[in-house]
Order: sequence, then C-alpha cells, then structure tokens
Amino acid sequence: MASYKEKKVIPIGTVSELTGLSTRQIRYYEERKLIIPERTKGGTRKYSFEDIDTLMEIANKMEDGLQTFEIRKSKEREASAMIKQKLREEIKGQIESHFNRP
Amino acid sequence: MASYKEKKVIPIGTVSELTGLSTRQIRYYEERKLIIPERTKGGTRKYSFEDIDTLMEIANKMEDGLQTFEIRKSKEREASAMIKQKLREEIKGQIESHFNRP
DNA sequence: CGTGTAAGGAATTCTGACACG
DNA sequence: CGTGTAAGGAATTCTGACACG
Repeated sequence: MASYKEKKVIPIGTVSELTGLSTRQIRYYEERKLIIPERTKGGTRKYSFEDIDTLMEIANKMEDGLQTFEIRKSKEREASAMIKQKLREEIKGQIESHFNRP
Repeated sequence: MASYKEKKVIPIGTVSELTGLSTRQIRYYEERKLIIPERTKGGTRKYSFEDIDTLMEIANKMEDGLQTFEIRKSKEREASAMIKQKLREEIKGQIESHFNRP
C-alpha cells in the first residue's frame, strides 16, 4: 500500500520529462480533477510514479479525442465499480462462512 | 532492474525531509562518494528511493561513529564480494552443466 | 475545450567560503 | 572530520491572464 509508487515526491519538471507532457497540460489536468498532486510547504507540486502512469493513460485518451470530463467520468465509474465488487466479495464471503459453520 | 526504486527523480529538499538529514549532510556525503545523484540540465540534483535507503544506512553508520571513508570502504568491499560471488556461481554452473552433459 | 506563452514573483537549489571543533 | 550558516546567483515553479481555435 504505502510503497514507493504511491509516494508523492517528483517535481513537475521531471514529470514533464517522464511523460512527455507540458507542465501546462499537467497543471490543466489537475484543474480538471484528473490528478491530485501534493504540495510542499512552499506550494510546489509533488507527484508519485502512480500519477505518472495515470498521466500516460490520460495522454492516450486525449489522443483518442476524449474530453477531460469524459476521462474523469470513466475514472469515477471505475472507482465505484471497484467498490461494489469489493462489497460483493465481502458479502459472498460472509454467506459462505455462515453456511459452512459446523 | 529499471524500476521505480532506481529512478532518480527526487529533489534534495524532499530527500532531506524523507531522511531527516540536512541538505548540507546529503551534499557532503556526495562529496565523499557515498551517493551519486543525477542532475537536471540546470544542475539540480535528483535522487532515487534507493538513494534514500542508502542515506538511511549512512546515517546509522555515522551515528555509530564511523567516518565517511570507512563507510565507503565497506561499500566497496560489499560490492566486490558481490561480484566474486556472482563469478563463483557462474563457474559452478558451467562445471555442473559440463558433467551433466549426456 | 485544451494548450501555448509572456509576466512578475516566490520557492528551491547551487557553489564556494568561513566557522567550529 | 562533519556540519552549520550567510551570500549571491541561477534554475525551477507558481498563479492569473491573454490568445487561438
């Protein structure tokens, strides 16, 4: 969970190099809630490697002609699908353990 | 091999926060060849998570009263031991495959 | 809508040096 | 030897705005 990949430590200039996106694009995707970096005391943005992966996906979708709000929607859908899936599995587990009780 | 952990992307200020070391200490350990960050075009240092682990180890050894050159020596010894070990295994593998040839 | 850019300012980092011990 | 600090400058980043399409 709390590993390297999730740790927000990379400045925007490096993210720009790693993703090939301009800093303008990266900041704009934040404005559209597609990524949420952390900030230092001074206010400079810090990203994680996970954010970089996310940005690459965003870049692909933008190339496919999607609009930022569509990308956000599909992210939200994915997230809620994940939660529902978790719940389903949990309930299934409980039912099974109920019937298998000796 | 070429994963997140080895990628040099973290600026010195963040490294300082993560390790608890001062930027002065971090730069000094570089001067003593204990860590070797990369640089951006502009010349600012970039570290990897691996470097951070290394710095934590260095910090421990410094607390134990070791001097930087001793730490460097022990690192070099480790490195050459690793290489010798690799060679030994390689030769062993070759001998075995020789005798097991049908 | 998504992105480039010039603008002015603030935060971050760099190096070489002096200080202390 | 290892580290703090003040100094001056350079690189990096920030925000809000205008522009184009």
